[in-house]
This record gives sequence, structure tokens and C-alpha cells, in this order.
Amino acid sequence: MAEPRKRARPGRAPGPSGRTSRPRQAEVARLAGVSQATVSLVLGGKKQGAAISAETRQKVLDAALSLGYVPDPAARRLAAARNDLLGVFSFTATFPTDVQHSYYPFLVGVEQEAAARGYDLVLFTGSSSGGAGAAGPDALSRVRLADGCLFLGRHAPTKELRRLVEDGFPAVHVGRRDEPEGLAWVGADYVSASHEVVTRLAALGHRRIVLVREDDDAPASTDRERGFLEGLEGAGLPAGPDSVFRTADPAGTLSPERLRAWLDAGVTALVAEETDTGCPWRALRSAVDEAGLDCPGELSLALLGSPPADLAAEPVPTGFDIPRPQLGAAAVRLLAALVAGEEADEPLVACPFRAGATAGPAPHRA
Amino acid sequence: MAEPRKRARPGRAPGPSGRTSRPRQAEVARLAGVSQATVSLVLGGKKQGAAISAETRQKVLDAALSLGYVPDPAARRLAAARNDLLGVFSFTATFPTDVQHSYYPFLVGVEQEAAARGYDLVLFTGSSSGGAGAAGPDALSRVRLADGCLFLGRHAPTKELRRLVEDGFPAVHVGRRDEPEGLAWVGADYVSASHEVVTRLAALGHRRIVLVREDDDAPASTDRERGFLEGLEGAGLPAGPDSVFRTADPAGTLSPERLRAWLDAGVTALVAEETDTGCPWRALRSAVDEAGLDCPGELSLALLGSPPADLAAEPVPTGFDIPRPQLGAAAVRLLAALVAGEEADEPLVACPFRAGATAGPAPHRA
DNA sequence: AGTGCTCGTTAATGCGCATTAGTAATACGC
DNA sequence: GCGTATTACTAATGCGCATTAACGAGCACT
Repeated sequence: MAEPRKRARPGRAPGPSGRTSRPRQAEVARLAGVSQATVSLVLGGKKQGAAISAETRQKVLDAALSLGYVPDPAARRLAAARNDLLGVFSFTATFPTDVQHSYYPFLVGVEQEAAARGYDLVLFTGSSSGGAGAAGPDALSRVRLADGCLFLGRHAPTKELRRLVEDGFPAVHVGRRDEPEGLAWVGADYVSASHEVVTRLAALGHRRIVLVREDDDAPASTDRERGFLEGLEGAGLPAGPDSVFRTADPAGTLSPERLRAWLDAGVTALVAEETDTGCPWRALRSAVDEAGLDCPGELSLALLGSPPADLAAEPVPTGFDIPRPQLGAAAVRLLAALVAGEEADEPLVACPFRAGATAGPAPHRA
Repeated sequence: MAEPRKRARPGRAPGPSGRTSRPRQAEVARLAGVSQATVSLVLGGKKQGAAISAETRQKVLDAALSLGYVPDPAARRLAAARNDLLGVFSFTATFPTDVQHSYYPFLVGVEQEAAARGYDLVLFTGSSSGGAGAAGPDALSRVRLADGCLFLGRHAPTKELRRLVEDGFPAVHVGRRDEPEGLAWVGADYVSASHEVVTRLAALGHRRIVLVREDDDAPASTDRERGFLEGLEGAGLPAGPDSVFRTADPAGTLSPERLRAWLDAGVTALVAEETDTGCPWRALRSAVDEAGLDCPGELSLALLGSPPADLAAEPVPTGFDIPRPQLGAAAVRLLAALVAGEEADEPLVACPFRAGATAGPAPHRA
């Protein structure tokens, strides 16, 4: 018969201090003079079925408190229960040094909502699974430690996500996503919001409006373009193929000359999409400055999203705000529902219009 | 002889799809014609001791691949008696809406270092343990589910922290801290950095320098004051009790008149400490503006810390930078050492001097 | 007194994996 | 030809918890 081995256990203070390891249910049970099963029933027991006398319950609670007992999340999980942990997985560092595309605003909402529902958050990182980036095919599977997981970032590996979804693991992507079929997501309603921006511009008298977007087919870009085009249509404006300008190399091609050309062609308003990097908007602003154009006067500008932090001030861009905290909160709500086995869905969050100061009445045609 | 019950297992695909649950090592073993233990050895085996023939190893790997086996992290962690989780506990929301005192810069370092060491992060929040704020007396107990925990924020409850420390739970506070004796911490070397700032000012010819600080006896404030006084002493300057000005209500008492009075008394440089709120510096700046003083010309200003994000630009304050990411990383290193049972300590992180543009040579006395 | 309850508690079991003692098989030495 | 290494693998065990069958005690009826 193998003797119980003594493994080195982390969490146990080193020898001299004489301290013991984290308490287990067994120790609580001993102290309370009951069995381990009883402890489990008392502590785990939000449930009804439990028939525990008030006296016993109290003894157990006291013992647990005095020992500072806290259940082991892994064991809880393994025993087919929940551990009240929600994962957050980003496909880049969650806290990038480059303050640009950070998930901070989402996390504000995520934290609040999770806290309100009694969940703690586990931050997983793409890179942490090996430092060398892509890691194994199980990079994502670490999230299974939690009851469910939120996914942030554009470049989620579809294949591995599909696996999680197929296994019925509760997963929610922040941002619209078609790829792994069946993956739940919450997203901002870019279509409606973009539509509205165009409608407002049209109401200001603009007849020729051009969308500047990145040359990337992320859903976020597609949605904005769709809303933009629908907006044009709704306003009875022509929507030719040259209504949309794609910038492969934004800084290079979006030149002051380009701007002049548009103006000459009758364009009076430019709409840029917001992205991680803020490239289109940045390029637009600098081109306008270089060309020496008067922004609300000669040319109206709008931004389909929130401006990057570093140029949020001064002329507040006309456009719409992405309610990121609300998005984060909505994601947590959805995830919590999935974890609970419910079938909730609340995919779209509305983006309020932001008046700003970069759009004005269309200038009278020469 | 209890019959194996069939529990509803999360992570198992629901019935109709006909999917079977994801494979276990046992299935891989069956397919490869070996035992579960062998599978574990092959798959888990970064270790040396394992004696596995190349042929068997390959069979197992093939089988695992063909079944798409991924290990269950919960089981892995349970069996390994470690969960590779480090806690992060803030005494306010970790992601405050108020962008002022955010822990973001720390988290950058914390995430990086934790990732590099293969730890995931559990985010606890003061409020998450009950919604209604203070929660039970065991609010802090939750952190025990991690292997160790980082504490952020000024207002950590000493009593509960003491409990954790006494139990040998690995805990590290970010920021110097005496209170619960034995609590490990990492902090910025405010003393040396403040000392240096004063030395530099003295080198510029300033003879009378006043420190503006909050009326709070946090270690961070105390340290700066100490460094400030030592700096004066080192430069052979007088350090009377009126060298330090405490602002109970900063905006109110730090008036332009106050400034004038200092100037009249021969003060040529003011040094403000940095705090969560940035109050002292903010008050100082606005008083100087109101008084219509020429900053580097008539009066030199220095900030003992990094400026708040919203007024980081324009005249970059002379002073020192707090290397928060490095602090976060150092905290994780220390915590990891404690978890491993080592006795490492690396408490102080140096703060580099920032030349800035708010300090210049002392004006010639009239 | 015996039968049928309900109530409170415990013993037993397994989740999926890592670990170690142990066994079978082959190689080596004299 | 028999002990001793060495190699390649398997059986058995437990991590900490949730779950459930089973059990003893008390009580109300026949």
C-alpha cells in the first residue's frame, strides 16, 4: 500500500514559522466536530434540499471563519460545481504599454458588473501561456478553470474558440463576431450609430460625404460602412463606390492633395472610422491641417467612435460614443446568463450621438 | 456500492447535438493502447525522469492530437496542488471610472511579470465581496483562493491583513507599509528621489525651498518629507518648521497671497508631493497662474512624482518619475518568491530624475 | 411492539489528472 | 544460470470538493 506522500505544497509557509497550510474542509469539520460532508453542505449550501440544524450550521460557520477557510477553486470546478470566477482573455496584453488600444474602458464595466454579481475575475493573457507567443493548441483551454470567459480583441483564433463553444463552455466575445458559429457576443450598434451620423450631416446640407476606413474587414469596420451607406440611402444621397475610401497605408495616401481633390469634386464632409490605432482619424486631422483647411467651415469631419485619448480635447470630434463600460457590463450579464444555463441574449448596445465641433453646415457651392 | 451517478456537467455539450464530452486522458490512453498514467507522463512530461520509448510517445501524441485532447486545468491544478493564481486586491475599484488614481500603470508591470512566470491573475475588489461595501470581516479571506496576493491602495485594513500574514499567506503590498508587522512590500524610493530633487534645486541657486504636502501621514508622504529635509540638510540649507506646508484643504489655503508671502520671505522654489488626486500640484499650478507669476523665471516648481495624466503636457514638471510598471513587476517577483517559500526581498525601486521645465536658476535677490 | 415516516448526519464515491510504488521484460556480469 | 541493473510501462492513490445513498434516531400511527 503506497504511503501518502508529502508533496511540497505552495501556500504553506516555510518551516520555521510553524504555520500550517491553507485550511481544508476537513479541518473545518474537525474543529466543528462534524464530517467533511456536512461542512460542504453548510458552506456550499445556497441550495434548498439541505437539512441542517441551525446549531450545526452555526458551529460550522464559526469554525470556517476562525480558520479563514476559503474553498479551493480548482477542486470546486473539478467536482462539477462552479467557482464564481469569470475569465477575461485578451489576445494581446490586457494592459498594453502602448496606451492606445487598451481594454481599460471595457474593464471598468466588467469589473463593476462582475462585482455586483459576486464574481471575481481571472485575467488570462495570450502571451502568458509560454512567452513565445502562439504557444500550443491549448493556449485557450486554460480559461476552463473559470466558470466562463470573456474574450477581448480582434484577433481571436477562431479554431480554438470553436472548440470551447462546441464543448459548451460559456464564452462571450466583446465585439460582433461571426466566425466560430454559435459564439455569443455583445457589440456596439455601429450600423445605427453610423447611420445617424450621416443623417445628421445630410440635415446640415451635406450632399457628398466620403467614408475613410481601414483596409481591414473586421466586423466593426463592415458595420460602420453598412450604416454609412444606409445613411446615405436614407437621406437620398448617391452612394457610389468612391464614397468609401480605404487606406492601406493611411498616412501616405490620405494627402492634402487628396483632400483638395475631394473638395473640388463637391465633397463637403468626411467621415472616419475609429480603430484600435486611431489611424484614419489621425491621418485625416493632419491632412486637413496641412492643407490649411478650416474645419467646421470649409469641410466637416466626423468620427465614427470615440477619439483616441491623446486627441480627445480641443475640437471634440462630431460622431458617436462607444459606451465601452456598458458593453463590458453587458458582456458580463450575458456570460452570467450562459453560466447559469439560461438562454439570454442582448447583443447590441446603442451608441449615443456626440455633437462635437468638427461638423457644421455645408458651405454654399461656388 | 453506490452507482456512478450522472451529473449534469458543465463543459459537456448538450444532448441533441450528439457530441460526446471532450476527451480525457483515459480515452487517449485507450486509443493509443496504453495506460492513463503513460498518457500523463507523455503529455505532462517536460520532466526528465520519464522513461518512455519514442514509439509509445508518438502513439500517445498521435492519439491525443486526433482526439483533440486538452487537459482540464482544474484537474491539473488540483492534482499538482497549486493553482498558479496570484491575487490582486485593491481597496477601491481596480478600474475606477475616475481616471485619476488608477492602478493601470502598476498593472502593466504586474501583468507582464505574472505572465512571464506563468501565473494568471485574480482580480478581487473591495466591493465584490458583498456589493454593500465593507462586507463581512472575512472580506479579505477571499484572496486565499490564490497562491498569494498583491495589495494596492492606501487604505488597507491592517487588522485583516495581519491575519493573513500571521497565517503565512504570501502577501505583498505595493507601497511602503509598516502596519501589519511582517507584511512584505515593495515601494518607490521616495526618500532618495526627493533628496535628489532638492539637491538639484540647491545647485540652481535656490536657498529657500518649501515643500507642499497633504495633511495625511501616509508613508509615501512621510518618505518624501524625509528626503526633502535630508536634501536641505545635505545642501547646507536651513530646514525650519515652515519649510513644510501642509494643506488640509488644498484649494482654499494655497492662495496667490500665500505665494506672494513666500516670495517676500525669500522662497524661490516650491516642491509639491504627488498624491492620488494630484491636489497639491494642481493647487500650486493654479495659484501660480492666478498670481501671474512667471514659472521658471520668478519661481521654480518641482513635483515629487509623476504628473496626473491631464496635466502631464505643456510645461513638464521638474521632479522625478515613479516607475510604476517596474514597481508592479517587482511586487510580482517578490510575491512569487514568497509563494515559492524563498526569502527574497527587494523593497525599493529607484525613481529617475525628470528634468522638466518648471525649475530654473534662482532669481537674483532684489 | 412493529411499521412507516421524517430529519440530521455521515460514509462512500468520483471529477481528471500527477505521482510514485511496483511489475514485467530485457540486458549485463561472473 | 542466477543475481543485479536498467528500461518501459501500469496500478494504485490522492488532490479538495460536491454529491448522494445509507444510516441512526426520534416520532406518530396502526
